[in-house]
Amino acid sequence: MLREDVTEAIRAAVFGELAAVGYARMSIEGIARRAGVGKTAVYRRWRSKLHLVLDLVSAIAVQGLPAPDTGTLEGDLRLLYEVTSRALRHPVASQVVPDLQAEAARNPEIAEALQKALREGQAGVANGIVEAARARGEIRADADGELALDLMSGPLYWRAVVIRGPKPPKGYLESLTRATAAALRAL
Amino acid sequence: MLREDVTEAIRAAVFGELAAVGYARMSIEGIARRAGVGKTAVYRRWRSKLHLVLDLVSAIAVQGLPAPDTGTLEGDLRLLYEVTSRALRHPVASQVVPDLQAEAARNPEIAEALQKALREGQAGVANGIVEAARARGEIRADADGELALDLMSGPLYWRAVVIRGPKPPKGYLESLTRATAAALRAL
DNA sequence: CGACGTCGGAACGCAACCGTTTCGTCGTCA
DNA sequence: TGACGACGAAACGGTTGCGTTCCGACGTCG
Repeated sequence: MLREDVTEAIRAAVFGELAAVGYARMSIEGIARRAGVGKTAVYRRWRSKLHLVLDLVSAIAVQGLPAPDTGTLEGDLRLLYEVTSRALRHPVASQVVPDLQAEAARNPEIAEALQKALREGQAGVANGIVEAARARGEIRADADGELALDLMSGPLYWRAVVIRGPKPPKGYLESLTRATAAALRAL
Repeated sequence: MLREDVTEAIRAAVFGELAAVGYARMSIEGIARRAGVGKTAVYRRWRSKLHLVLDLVSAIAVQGLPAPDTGTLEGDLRLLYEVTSRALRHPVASQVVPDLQAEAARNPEIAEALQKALREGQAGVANGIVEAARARGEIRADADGELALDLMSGPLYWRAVVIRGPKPPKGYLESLTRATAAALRAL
């Protein structure tokens, strides 16, 4: 029986390595070293670096985010932004996400796992918000759903990951919420 | 005197390698191999992989984008989206950008070069559009400039790079323009 | 024409990982 | 208590890239 504490140590080490050096530079030896285990312990559980990372990404995807349901478009958006802003600004996320994101451009399996995680996470929640708003008549029934998702997710991701801005200042999320709601209503 | 054709072959090879395997996995040997030159030719020009890439990024940054000035916010936005959509969807860009973007999270020098390129490119143009709209009274004088930039740049980047959507369908850019303009006016 | 410098190519010793194997230790379960 | 299996550690041969050095060929400039 594989020891669970060892498995957990390896998982944690993978996140650490992923954040520190990225997927490309990450080595099994490095993971084992950081986890304080032998290489054998790693290979006994996963066949390769790719399987390891795919496993982790899938595991995260399963968790899912809580779906906001405040009864208004603005309220839902605000809640969504609160959660994603916090999540994206977590140091591990802000290092690991763009790295896997870049890797996905070359590795179809990573791309698929990432897409799935996205679909069941951020995109899934955002879609729920759009559907609810549509049902309430807050946005047009024939509004482009994909474009709506881009409008909702893009700006925050851009700021957090691309611009790598420090903190979202006081009224930022409020203004973003207001602006995005206006954009969605204009569809 | 260093031969310019050799220099150019190396530059092209770097882009190729960057797109094919990414910055982390890219090696001087691989670059020389792809360029059909000796390693010596590379080392004679640049001290390291980092210097090479920084040089290329800076060179691109200098080019700059044409600043739209159509007289209306919607017109400027539409033009901006047309250009960036095409640029982002170029295979080289869509592979190289997220890769350097991820690398920047670990390497301050790359981060700085990238920020500079961004500031003088996309962000600079976007800022010009905002200023013009402000002067015309199309958006509030006290609107948050940074947020405006996020609203303008985020959605397209999200779709092109994160979602990696195929092509922007017929009316996408039009709708995006309309929605973004509404968002900016709601600031 | 001769000197110089770049060229591609090959080799240097060194380091890091690869994935596998072997070892002796330790905990657990029957 | 004895068998089993996972454990960490170390070593295996092989691959890749590092940055440097030497080579002979070629071109250009003075």
